[in-house]
Amino acid sequence: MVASAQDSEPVFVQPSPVKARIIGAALELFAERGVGGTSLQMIADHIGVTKAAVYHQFKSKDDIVVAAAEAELARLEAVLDAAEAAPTRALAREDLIRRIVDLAIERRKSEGTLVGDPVIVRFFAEHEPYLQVMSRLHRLLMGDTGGPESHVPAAMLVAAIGGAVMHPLVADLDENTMRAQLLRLARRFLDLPD
Amino acid sequence: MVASAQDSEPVFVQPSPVKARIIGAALELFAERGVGGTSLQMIADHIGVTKAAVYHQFKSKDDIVVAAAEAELARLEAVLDAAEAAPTRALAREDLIRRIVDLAIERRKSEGTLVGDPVIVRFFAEHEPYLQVMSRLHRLLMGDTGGPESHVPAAMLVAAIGGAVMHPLVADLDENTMRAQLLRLARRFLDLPD
DNA sequence: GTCTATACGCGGATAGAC
DNA sequence: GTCTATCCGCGTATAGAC
Repeated sequence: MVASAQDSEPVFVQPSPVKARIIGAALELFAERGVGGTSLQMIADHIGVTKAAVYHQFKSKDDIVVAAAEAELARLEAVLDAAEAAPTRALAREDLIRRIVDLAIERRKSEGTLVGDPVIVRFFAEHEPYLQVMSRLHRLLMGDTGGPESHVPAAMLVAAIGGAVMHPLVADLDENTMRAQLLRLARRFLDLPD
Repeated sequence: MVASAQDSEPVFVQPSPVKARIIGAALELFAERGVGGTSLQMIADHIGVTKAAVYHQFKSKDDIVVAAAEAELARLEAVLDAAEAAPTRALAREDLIRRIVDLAIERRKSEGTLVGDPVIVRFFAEHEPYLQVMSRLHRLLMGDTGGPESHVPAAMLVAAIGGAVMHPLVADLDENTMRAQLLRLARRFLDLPD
């Protein structure tokens, strides 16, 4: 996880990998115990540094929350970028669904509950970049939108995929079955051929 | 909201309405700021009593969390009870969907984010009564289950309804349009006639 | 960049008067 | 049942040495 620093020349070392490790620990702990239930001490302990070292990278806990949320958003953005590179809209949509399902499954064991935390929900609700990413996502999923009610199907589909993977009753379903089911039902919801 | 106490005889007064008010405040505040971000002081202030008065009703914060979660669960159980009273399974399912949509819309402005809080999610994941209610719900929605993967569609549908109402992009959609869209899409997901 | 040490308030929780 | 008063630990945040 940490880049080796054995090169003889100190050229362009990754800028502050500590910051990334803090964010990683925050994502994990926020998802486990909630934002409000996670202290800076826990984050510091998790990566083996002191609180003060954390404060050297972020000037407040709020800053860490924002950084963690934006890191999570960045993953979704990357998924969108990749899907939009497809040659046709139909293929882009197909690709997008597959990538969203993969992302949800990847998050299942670790950061799955993060996006449900009331603190994160409220942050995103007023975060312009998030709203823009969601708009792009919805447009790509559903086609050019009509009224505001055209957002409902996309909102449902995204919530369905993200929520289903976390459900206790399917907690012990293996990854591949889960992925297959999610894909099948997502396509059915969108009236796509399987 | 509070029952009038003007009857001449003090017969069977509601047992400890204070407890109910505490739970109500907790539900509201937990959804707003998260479980970890809500203090007993906030809860006490919210209903105009002192912390000590709260401690007289619940011996710890954990107790309040459990009571709040179970209150939320009870609403879902009531919905299930009502739906199961329908004469046929098809009618019961139809009724259940309508009631779940109504419940989600009712929660939209207040307790909507509560069930996403990592603390609540983890509590429910190991709470037998919750798992049993979810099993009943899934059976009623999807018919008698086969393997564990048969839970996926129900998990998706429930997550879709509960999650979509909270989505920022549909936040200003009026209640009736929202309800109509959710119902239409839920039925489509289940291959029911609209 | 990371450490030790510390300030200061608020958190949960309890005791005991009324 | 509700209050005031209080305990104690942990929370965020900062200062300053290395």
